[in-house]
Amino acid sequence: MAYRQTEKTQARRLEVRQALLDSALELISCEGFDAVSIRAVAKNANLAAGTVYKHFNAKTELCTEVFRLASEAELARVESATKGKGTTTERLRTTIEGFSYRAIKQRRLSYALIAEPVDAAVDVERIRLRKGYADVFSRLVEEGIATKEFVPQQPDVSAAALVGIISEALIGPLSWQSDQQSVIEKELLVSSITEFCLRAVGVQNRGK
Amino acid sequence: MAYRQTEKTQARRLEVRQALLDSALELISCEGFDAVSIRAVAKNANLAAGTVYKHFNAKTELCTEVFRLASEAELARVESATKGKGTTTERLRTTIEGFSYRAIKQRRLSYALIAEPVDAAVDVERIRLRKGYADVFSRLVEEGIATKEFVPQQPDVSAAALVGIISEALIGPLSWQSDQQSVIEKELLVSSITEFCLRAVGVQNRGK
DNA sequence: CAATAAACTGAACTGTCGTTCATTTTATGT
DNA sequence: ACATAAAATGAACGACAGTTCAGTTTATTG
Repeated sequence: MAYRQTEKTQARRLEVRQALLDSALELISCEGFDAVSIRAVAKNANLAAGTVYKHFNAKTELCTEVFRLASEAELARVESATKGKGTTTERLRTTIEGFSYRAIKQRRLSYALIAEPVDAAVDVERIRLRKGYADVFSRLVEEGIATKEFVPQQPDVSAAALVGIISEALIGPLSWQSDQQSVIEKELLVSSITEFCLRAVGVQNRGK
Repeated sequence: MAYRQTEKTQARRLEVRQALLDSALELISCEGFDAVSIRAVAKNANLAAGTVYKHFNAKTELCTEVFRLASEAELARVESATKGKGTTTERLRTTIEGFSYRAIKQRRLSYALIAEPVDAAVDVERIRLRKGYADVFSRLVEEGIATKEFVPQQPDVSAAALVGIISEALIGPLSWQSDQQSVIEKELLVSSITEFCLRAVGVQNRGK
């Protein structure tokens, strides 16, 4: 008998796979999906191009998985923010602020997840993500309407609009002009956006 | 003496150039920038690939010019809408409605102009376009604040947010699920978005 | 119509990138 | 240490799109 797969080798295999995913995520976070070539991903993980295909059948599978992992993590953060304590208004505020701060912190990645086209398979995942964001906001808006904290409105339209506000004002190309803003400026930006959103859903009593 | 350039040939030359621009615009309007290959543009204009290079030095020049022409036209429409008659509130409403209806009517083109990545040169033009939109809205918001029709706010942030709302709710991938909506549904969508925007800038008296 | 220059053509060239696979390296069991 | 299978390598392949250019067609002048 000779070399067989063992626990150790299986673990190592998973490590390599993870290294490839990490490598791709790093490229996306710095330079976007355009920078994700098989050669670049492999090189960044200190591997050869061919090795990638021992772990993923095709580039699109690798991209889809990286996208899914990153977007599920972010969506989970947003979702958990909506389930905190306090009035609907307070939770909407907290959710938007958290979303905004994370978007600022990893602008390139946020842009890649929310807007940058890649291929058909990844686009399916992206729609899932945006739908996920929209659903989370939609539920919150519905709740606010029910408690009469917000004015009557179409929750799904408002939800899409809320995602749009954050996308454009924080992670869209428009916001790329001023890249290294001070903490104060960031706080002002986030609070301006938050207030804009709260007005938009028609929050009645503005105090905290 | 022999063949020389004349008025007629010059005119013909411009016609061919225009045909190439039209051809590219048609491709973008139907299938987006991905469909813009030199061969496709040439074929769609009943020309050979090589001919494109008699009129444009490189693909990027062609793309940039098509983008510029289309985006300037749309921006001009938005800008003129802001300069109509009526209160600032009325003009903001009209501008958003017009923008929205045009976006719905030519969804693919709107998406290509506002979001679809192409290359660095086109991205420069895109930022100009988005900046243009934002400036137009920013001026309107400033005006509304001055007349006390809108609540105090950061005009540039609000302007970016307004562009984001329309982008996401009307031309972003989220809105691609329901493609053939009825006229009634479109009107409801546009009016929901318009009301959302008016609330967002803090319009005081909501009547017309 | 003949001469000539502009306009046009499309096959070939080029570089890039996803993918494959024969070969080499590494890890495991006796 | 040796046999052997898994893992990794990286050169080579194929497809594709931008670009070039030698050859062909078309338009104009005299």
